[in-house]
Amino acid sequence: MPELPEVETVMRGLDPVMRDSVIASVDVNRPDLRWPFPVDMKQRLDGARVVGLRRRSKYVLIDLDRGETLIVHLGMSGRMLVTGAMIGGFHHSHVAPEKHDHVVFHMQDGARVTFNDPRRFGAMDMVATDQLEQHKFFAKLGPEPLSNSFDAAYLYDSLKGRKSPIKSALLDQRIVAGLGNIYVCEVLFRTGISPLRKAGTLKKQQTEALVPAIRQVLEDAILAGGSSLKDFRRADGELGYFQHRFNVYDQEGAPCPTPECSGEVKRVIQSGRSSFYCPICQR
DNA sequence: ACCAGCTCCTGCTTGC
DNA sequence: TGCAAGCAGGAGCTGG
Repeated sequence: MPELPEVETVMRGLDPVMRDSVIASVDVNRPDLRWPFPVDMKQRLDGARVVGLRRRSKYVLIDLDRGETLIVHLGMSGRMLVTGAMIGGFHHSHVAPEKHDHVVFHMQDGARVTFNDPRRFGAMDMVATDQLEQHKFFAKLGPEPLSNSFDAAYLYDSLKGRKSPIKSALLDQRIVAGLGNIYVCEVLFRTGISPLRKAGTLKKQQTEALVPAIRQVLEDAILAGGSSLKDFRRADGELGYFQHRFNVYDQEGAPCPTPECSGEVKRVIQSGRSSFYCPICQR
C-alpha cells in the first residue's frame, strides 16, 4: 500500500481542504471495502465539521466536531483525490465519476474528496475520538518511527531473540508502525544489512544504525511526496517522485549503487513478498 | 509466543 | 494478437 510517507503526503493534501470545513454530505456507494462500513456512516458524517487531520501508521485520521474520528486506510490501491477546490491559486475542477469511486465527500464550500480503490483492500471505520487507541486497528500497533518513543534501546529489545528475518520483523507493524515493503528494502540497503539475516542476530551497533536510517528514509520520502509506482497519487492527483531515488527496490539486475561495489541487485521472495538487496554489501 | 503461508480484489505486465 | 500466469505498496487469520 501506500506506506507511511504516502499516507502522510495524502493527509497533508487533504488538510487544507477539509480542516475547519463542513462535510455537507457523503455518498457511500457500497456497503464495504475490506470490512463493512458502519451501517450509519453516512448519517454520522453528513453535516459534521472536520476539526483536524492526523496520521497514525498508515491510517489517515479525520477528527470531527461530534467527538468521533473517521479512520481511512488506503489498502494497496486506494486514493483520496481532491477536486473542485482552490489550492494555491489553482482551481481543481471536478472530473467525471470513475469506476471504483466508493465514497465521495461533498464539502460545504464545493470541494469534493473522492475515495477510489480498485482492489478494495482499503478500509473506513468510525470511532469515538477518545477511544481511538483501543480500536482494533491501533491496539497492537508499535511506535511511530518518527517519534521519540522509537529508539535504539526499544528496537534492540524488540528484535532480541527473534528468529524471523529482519525484513519480516521491520514489516511487523507491532514492532514499528508504518514501514512497508519499499522502505524496508531501502533501509536495509542503507544500513548494509541483508534482508535474510535473522533479526535476533543483528549486532547492537547494526540495530542502533537502523533507527536513524529508518527516520532518514521516511523523511526523505515525505519530502519527495512519496513514491508513485502504479497507483499512488497525492491528494491533488500529482505523482510522488521518491521512486526515482530507490537504491534497490524494483532494481533487480541493476548494478549496486554503492561506489566500488561490484554487486548486482538481487530479488528474493520472503514470506511471499519481493525483497531487493545487494548480496555483496548487505550482510 | 512466534512464524510462514494464504487470502481478500482488480488490473497491469510478461511470456508463450 | 490472444490468452493465461504472475505480480503489485497491506495485514488479518489460520495452522504448525
